[in-house]
Amino acid sequence: MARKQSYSHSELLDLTKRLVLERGYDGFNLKLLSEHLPGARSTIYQYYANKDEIIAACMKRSIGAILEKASALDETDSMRALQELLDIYLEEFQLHQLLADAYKIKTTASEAARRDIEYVESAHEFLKVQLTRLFQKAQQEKHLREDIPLPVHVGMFFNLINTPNMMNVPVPEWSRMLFQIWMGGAKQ
Amino acid sequence: MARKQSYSHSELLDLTKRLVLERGYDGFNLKLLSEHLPGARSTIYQYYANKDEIIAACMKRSIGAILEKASALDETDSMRALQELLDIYLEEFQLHQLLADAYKIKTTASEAARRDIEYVESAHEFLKVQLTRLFQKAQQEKHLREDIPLPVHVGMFFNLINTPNMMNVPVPEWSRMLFQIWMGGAKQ
Amino acid sequence: MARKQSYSHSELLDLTKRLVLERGYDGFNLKLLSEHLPGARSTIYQYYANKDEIIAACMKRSIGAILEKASALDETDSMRALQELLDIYLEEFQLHQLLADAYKIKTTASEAARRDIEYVESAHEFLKVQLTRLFQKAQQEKHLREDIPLPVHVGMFFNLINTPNMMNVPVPEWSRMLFQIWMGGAKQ
Amino acid sequence: MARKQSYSHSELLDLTKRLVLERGYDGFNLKLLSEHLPGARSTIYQYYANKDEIIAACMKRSIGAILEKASALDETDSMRALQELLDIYLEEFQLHQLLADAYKIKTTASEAARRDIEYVESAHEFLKVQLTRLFQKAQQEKHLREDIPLPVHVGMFFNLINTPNMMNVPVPEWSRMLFQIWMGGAKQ
DNA sequence: CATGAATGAGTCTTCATTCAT
DNA sequence: CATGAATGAAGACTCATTCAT
Repeated sequence: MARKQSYSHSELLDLTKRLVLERGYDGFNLKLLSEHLPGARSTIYQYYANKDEIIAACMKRSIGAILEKASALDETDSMRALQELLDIYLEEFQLHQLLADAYKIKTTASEAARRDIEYVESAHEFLKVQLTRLFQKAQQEKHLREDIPLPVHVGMFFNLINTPNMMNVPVPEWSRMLFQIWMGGAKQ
Repeated sequence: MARKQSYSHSELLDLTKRLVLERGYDGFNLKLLSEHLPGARSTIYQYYANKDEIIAACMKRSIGAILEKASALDETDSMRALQELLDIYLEEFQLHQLLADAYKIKTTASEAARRDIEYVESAHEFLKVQLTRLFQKAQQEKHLREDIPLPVHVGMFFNLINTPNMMNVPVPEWSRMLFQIWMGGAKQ
Repeated sequence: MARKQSYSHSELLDLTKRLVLERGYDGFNLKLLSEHLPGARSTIYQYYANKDEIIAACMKRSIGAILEKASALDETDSMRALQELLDIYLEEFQLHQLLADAYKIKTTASEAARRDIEYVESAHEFLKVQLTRLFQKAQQEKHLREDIPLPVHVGMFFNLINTPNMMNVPVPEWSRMLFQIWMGGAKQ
Repeated sequence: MARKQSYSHSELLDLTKRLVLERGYDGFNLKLLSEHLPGARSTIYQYYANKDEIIAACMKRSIGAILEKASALDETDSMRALQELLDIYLEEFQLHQLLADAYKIKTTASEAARRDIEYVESAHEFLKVQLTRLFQKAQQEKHLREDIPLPVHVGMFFNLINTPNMMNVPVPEWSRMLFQIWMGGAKQ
């Protein structure tokens, strides 16, 4: 008796991600969303209770994808693991930008949004812990300069993903290039 | 002969900068602004004709401060100049974030905003040109790896300013630290 | 499947016409409009995107009604046609007053308003051409004084509709009376 | 000790008249007025207590000028007097348009505005009475068709001043032309 | 008196969300 | 479930008018 849904949750979230990246949290609105989807604006409320839940779900899904790959990482060889981690991060380099507006999400009104944002934060935490663990290992194995505090190493590494890829180098190569300069330095 | 102004343009722009950094272009609004200022919301319109003019003026002032310092730079020693440039950028490291929303400013309605944004863009251009000039010089003088394209060097250097300073190292020391790692690499 | 509209577009435009005639373009506002309508002010935006579109649509509808009648006119007998045209104009004698503020409509912001006003202008043009055509014919057939330039005849005829009908003579009789005086003169 | 006024009441009212004719009651505002005058906007309040008083004074002065001329009219020859009255009205043909917004003036708040508008109304009344008197005389002297009610004659005559002078015929000639057609009719 | 500053009331418009069919 | 209609809260902006120097 129930009509078939004309689009899936996943399609809705894909679209949301694209639009939030294009317009930011405030620029994204349900009218815009519905214009890119079949059906009426109000139909969206059949999928999510409000705007914040949509964006929260979108963020959760995005960081979830990374978390999954990062969890599966073989950490035996610390330097190799770091290089692979950079691959993973660069593959979804927009994540940083997407999550930038997470603080705007009003979690008070919506339980689901609150849960999703909590997940996002714990995923963030996991990644940070993993990164720290790898760096500690790398430093113990004397791969890294010891005169630099570990958090600085971590921050600098993590910040690599924001380097503008103005020449559109393909991701795998780009990843290797960044890693190399980061390790070996820019000097001749 | 007339009443004393209850706050200066400069105070208004300082506050604007803080709030735009906190909330972004869309999150920033005149109600918010007026709540942090003495007097009524409409009074703000005595200072600037509309929201876009306020933000544009704020951006102009911020990049203007940097431009002034960067223009005065002694470029004889390219590497030393780069280090000093990094000092300058880090001193106003939020600039990048502040200008991120420049594209949202509606310049069609407001002549003043248009002029300010034009200034911002030309300043941007100046800094880019200066940076490229210094890098070319540095590369000619064999200070930089030649297997890496110049734009990548530039992007990477520029991206240094976004490195999170989680330990709150004082700016001059922080600048030296970043520069060192960038040049020499993270490896032992 | 959805809620029933609480008033029709036509009702909205009728009311708009009345209020614009009473108050003029500037005196007319959406608060006023909504106070004469059931429901909230913002509901009006479901019908038209902004104030200018409402007034433009109202003008279009009004002149459209006249245009339709005028187009159907049998122009064989020029003097009879002029008398009938006067009937038509007098039937909607407020039109002139309604359109007086057409130039205030901001067409830059709204495509729909622009289109409507364009229609109004072309209708205006049609009526002017028709009137001129009839007058040329009438003059050739020696019905009109030849010492008076045609545009003066036209202007004078057209201005008849503004004659205040202080005694509230019914329109058909009023039309005949004006036509008679216009043709034969006021003198004994 | 008092500074000299930098403009006279008369200059202010001249300007007001021009601007009200250009923009209408609502389009006219004190910012606009002050931009065409030396000195600050608030200085205008030294001359008149509020916007409505300015416009009311402007209207009073305009109709006063006509009233003066009309009062001095020699009414011995009724038809000649009517022709001269038309001269007078056409000389200030904008008056009608200027007074069109008289109903918008808020007289409740301002005693001066109330008095001025009262004057305007009594002047209006005087002109109507004078016109009626002249028409009665003309009809008794058999100059006018008797099958037409007097108010219709009056209304029609008065409405002559609104005839658009598209060819910009000089006023005296224009007046004679209108009077002639009105009297003798448009027909050959 | 003249003035620049301040203000509050008022209007337009957008948008997330709810409602009734 | 789907939907078009309705709505209220919020924010931008204008302008007549008052205030303080």
